[in-house]
Amino acid sequence: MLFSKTCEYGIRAAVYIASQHDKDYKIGITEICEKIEAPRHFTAKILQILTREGLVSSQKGVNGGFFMDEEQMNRPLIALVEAVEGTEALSRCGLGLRACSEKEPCPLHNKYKAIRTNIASMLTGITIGDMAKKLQKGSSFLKIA
Amino acid sequence: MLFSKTCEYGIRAAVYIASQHDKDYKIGITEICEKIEAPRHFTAKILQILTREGLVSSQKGVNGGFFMDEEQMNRPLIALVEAVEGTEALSRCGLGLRACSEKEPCPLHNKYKAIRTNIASMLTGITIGDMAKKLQKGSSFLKIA
DNA sequence: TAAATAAAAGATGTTTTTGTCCTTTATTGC
DNA sequence: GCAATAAAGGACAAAAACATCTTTTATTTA
Repeated sequence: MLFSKTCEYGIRAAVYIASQHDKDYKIGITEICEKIEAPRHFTAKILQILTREGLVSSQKGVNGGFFMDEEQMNRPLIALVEAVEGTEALSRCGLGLRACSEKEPCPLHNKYKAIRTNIASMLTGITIGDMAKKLQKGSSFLKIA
Repeated sequence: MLFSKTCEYGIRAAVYIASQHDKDYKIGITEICEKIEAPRHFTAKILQILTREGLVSSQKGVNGGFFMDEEQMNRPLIALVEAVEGTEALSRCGLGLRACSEKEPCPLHNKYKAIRTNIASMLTGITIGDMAKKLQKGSSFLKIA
């Protein structure tokens, strides 16, 4: 509902990569997609975007793969969501009205604005690294079913 | 982001119908779609759903059209959203994990749960009639652009 | 330098969502 | 009863999202 599939896979992939940060090898797309149970080629495309945007690093060739440094792990989740969904996605009118504003609000404007603020603060208040840490601690999971 | 187009058009149509509640005639699909600037045939389909679910009333034939009674106007917005998106739409895991639960939470679970609660209370705390009233008062609008 | 490897890139295919069109059914007013 | 009207319903079409497959490019290591 809140995130597209693209965004879901992107978050799961990034969090998994971050969770392997202490490993001494880079993580291949095959391992990533097995672990997060996501479609391989589609997820590869999404990782291309994240790599292009600098949210994830990659290396081609033998022993290549994906990885993240400390700085990348410290990026808030909102950076990833905006990279994937576009920056305006989080500020659109709930009823799809371009004209919706403080001056000409839609009938849901004020309530929706509060929700948007909540969403933004959720996404700003957590980093990829934070999420990875939960995974490592075993206090959260990426299991599908 | 939060609502599908189907849902957006459905809300706008229902709110417009409700806002015409005091009129002595029923509202035709043509008028509705002009006023809410929504695609005519698509919106007609959505109104079929809302009518089937009893959220809106309709009458065929000469001088027929759509209308809502007091009881329908008092339905919370969440009833409409659930009719259109399905009842589970509002309770799915943010990262798309079926297994996500209190016992096996995804790394976003707790924060996302809070958002979902906010969304649910927004949708429960406002009725179609409330939204229509804002329109009538001129304190809010359904203008696209 | 050559072979192997793994991501990047581009083309293509499928499914879902969004949107249109045409026929049928119910209702009204004459 | 008949013509007109308006929603209901079904078939179809376009666009977007989701997903796959193949080729290219960069890198490593033997």
